[in-house]
Amino acid sequence: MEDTLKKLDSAKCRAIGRSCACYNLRRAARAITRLYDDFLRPSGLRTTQYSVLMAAKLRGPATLTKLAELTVTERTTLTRNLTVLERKGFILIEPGSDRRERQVAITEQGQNALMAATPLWETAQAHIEKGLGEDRMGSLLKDLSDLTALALIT
Amino acid sequence: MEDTLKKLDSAKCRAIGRSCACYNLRRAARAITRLYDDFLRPSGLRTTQYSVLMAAKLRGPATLTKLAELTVTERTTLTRNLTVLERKGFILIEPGSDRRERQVAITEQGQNALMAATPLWETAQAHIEKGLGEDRMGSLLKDLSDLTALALIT
DNA sequence: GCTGAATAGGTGTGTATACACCCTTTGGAA
DNA sequence: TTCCAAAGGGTGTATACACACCTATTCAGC
Repeated sequence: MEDTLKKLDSAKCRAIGRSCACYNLRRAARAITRLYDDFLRPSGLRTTQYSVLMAAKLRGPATLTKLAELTVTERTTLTRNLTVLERKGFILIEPGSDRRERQVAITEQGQNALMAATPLWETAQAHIEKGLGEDRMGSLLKDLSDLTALALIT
Repeated sequence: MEDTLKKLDSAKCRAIGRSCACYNLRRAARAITRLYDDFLRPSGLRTTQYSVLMAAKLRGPATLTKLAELTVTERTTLTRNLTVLERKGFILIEPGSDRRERQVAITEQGQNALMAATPLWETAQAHIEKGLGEDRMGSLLKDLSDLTALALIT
């Protein structure tokens, strides 16, 4: 009838911290991002930029909204991320035939940047794969994929 | 001797996209964060703020650097995150006996905000746990924890 | 006591993220 | 044909994140 009703007890708080999918995901993302960014630093690309460039290359010239959907990024976030890459000359954004659309395409310079960064990416990736082991890495990737899909259908 | 040496081929790019620990982690984090933030919205707290408050409660009055280490957050990032919570009256930052230090403590108001948000957090968490299943959720949390540790010792 | 390294923390800058709200273009229905 | 809803996209604002660089305090060694 007193404090227990007015505050969360410590045991419950610890349980929340240990089990929260969002907190533990974000914490891991911070740590891993720092690692990958660290390895990628000589290339001048950050992990996010590397990923966006890769998506632009693979999905070919594509509209902003399409690219945003494919990478599970807010459209307005992608707009701002693309600005950085456009300034560096790594992508080109042009109006489509539908004049509402903007087509995003990777440039020759962008391809070169990707090429130069990939050996660095491989070093970072190898570090993680070696540390976690191939099996766990595989199941982790599957879990992350399912988790992403799960969050989107809500 | 020609293009294959100057560009990454598509198969390789697809393989990189599928296997990159950082990209897949960040993508999942974006999706999950949106889900949790969505559920938490009525409380006025974002997931990050909920987590920081929880850490402040559990680790009691603690220095900035200590809290940053425990949550695997850049110290300067935590400084800015705390500013928001301080403005809302959810935490208190006071000089310690060592005059270089600043002690971070959760306030009564902060405790109440945590209490109010926790049922919302539980709904979000239940959604994920139900979708992924208890076993996979458990192994995922373990993987994320090991991954975080792995990235830090580099 | 004095001095310099180590520790605790803040600020400037730039990227990453997302929501609310806005404008333009398209396309279809009245 | 006119008009309006839907689709594509941008901007304002705020938080989240981290690196480079700075100041103040502490403390060990002299």
